[in-house]
Amino acid sequence: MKATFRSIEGTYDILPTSRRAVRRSEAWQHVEGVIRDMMQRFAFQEIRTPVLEPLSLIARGVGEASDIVTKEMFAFIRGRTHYVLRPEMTAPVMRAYLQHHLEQHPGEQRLFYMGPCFRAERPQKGRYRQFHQFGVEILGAIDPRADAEVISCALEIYGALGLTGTTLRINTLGDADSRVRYIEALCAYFAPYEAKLTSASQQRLQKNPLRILDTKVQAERALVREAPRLIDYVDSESRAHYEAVKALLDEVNISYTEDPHLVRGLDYYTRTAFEIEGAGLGAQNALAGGGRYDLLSQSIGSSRSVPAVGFAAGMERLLLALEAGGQPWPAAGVVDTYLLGLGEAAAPVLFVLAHQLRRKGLSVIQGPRWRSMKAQLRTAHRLKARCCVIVGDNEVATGQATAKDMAQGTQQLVSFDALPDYLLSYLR
RNA sequence: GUGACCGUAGCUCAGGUGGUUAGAGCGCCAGGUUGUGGCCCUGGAGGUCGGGGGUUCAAGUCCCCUCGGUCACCCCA
Repeated sequence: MKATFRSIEGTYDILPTSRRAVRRSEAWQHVEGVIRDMMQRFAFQEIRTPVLEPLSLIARGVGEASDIVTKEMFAFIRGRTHYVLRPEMTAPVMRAYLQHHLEQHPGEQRLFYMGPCFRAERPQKGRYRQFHQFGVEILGAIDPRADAEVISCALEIYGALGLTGTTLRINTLGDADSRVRYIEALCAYFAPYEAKLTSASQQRLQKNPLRILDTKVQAERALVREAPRLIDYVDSESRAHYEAVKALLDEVNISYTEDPHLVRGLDYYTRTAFEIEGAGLGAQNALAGGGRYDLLSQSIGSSRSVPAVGFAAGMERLLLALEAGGQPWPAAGVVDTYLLGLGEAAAPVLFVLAHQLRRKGLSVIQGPRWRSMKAQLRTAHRLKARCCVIVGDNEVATGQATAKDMAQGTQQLVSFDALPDYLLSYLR
């Protein structure tokens, strides 16, 4: 039989049975559990925002003209409203912060999120049209401690999952003026070489000069190495902030490499910028990225300045990296108890038993009564059931079920009434 | 948006230069004597070879188009 519909390009189903971790629900649950646990240790509380946001929220943050708005987002109009499927979470979190006046709450706001985001890009390894991000935002914090804490949180999550081979790169972007001055210097530096650049880089020189820094063309990389360094254009307060962040990272032995060419394309980013890369990910090897965005609140129209720092991380890339690292996944059984029926008389008995056992907190499933005992036991074995309860005509007649221990292979007659307590004590 | 490679059973894949009823392993189902799983043995179901068109006496195999997948470029919030 041929399937008629498929999931949309760049989207995929997460199933209980998939061989690949990225597409297996059990793997997701495990990773999500570790993330939530770590968020709690850092006292980050969960925020859930709608998948739909006003287009202008995203567009204003990003700048109207860029490819991001025109090509990379799922946007549509309905009635008079322009909608967008959120492409990331930082702007929505800031929107919620401003909308609900969270600055009125005591101290900084420490929020984490986990959920689907959408970008209309061509899919490739580690890049999907519906993908999932988790991350944290500390809003209302100017302290370099917050920057370091955010970095630490991301790394602790990866560590707790047993992921190895991650590398941390950091840089400082300075304030808005620093970047304006730097971009001028960069353009001045590249201008004499313009004819030699690839057409892509020539366009970047016009539209987004900072992006020349991460060109993949070998000849251009040599030019980039000699290019002016952002750090030399950064204001003194930002430098002091940067030094403070590094000092804190040193205190807890977080190793990093300083990358003077690590930049952000959007204007609302300030000061600290960092990226964590993973192994075995292909071209899209950034596991997480983050930093400070002290100017975001104003760039989305608020009169209020909200200093903030955070990171965003890709779930799919994390799963991919864990898979590439050969991490074994904890394999859980599907059920505690498999109720095996033989013949119609067993039907009401099993239904009642299942009800009682579930009330006691056990995980229970009933086998199909019309199939052979052998087939049902085989199924029970595959589900990793720890015991089977067998009820056929004999058991119905005597009021006693056969309880079978699947690991030992032993079995015992137990009256229906006593069965819930018997199994409960047996399985504990 | 651009490019490369790929598309044969549920899954992973075989099917030299086109030639008769399309294969394997795993998985699934059923048996191997009465109501007992794992190992082993036997059998079975399951495919319009992604779809459409063309070349040919003959196409899974060649050509074109199309739709998917994968990876890379572009972009990267």
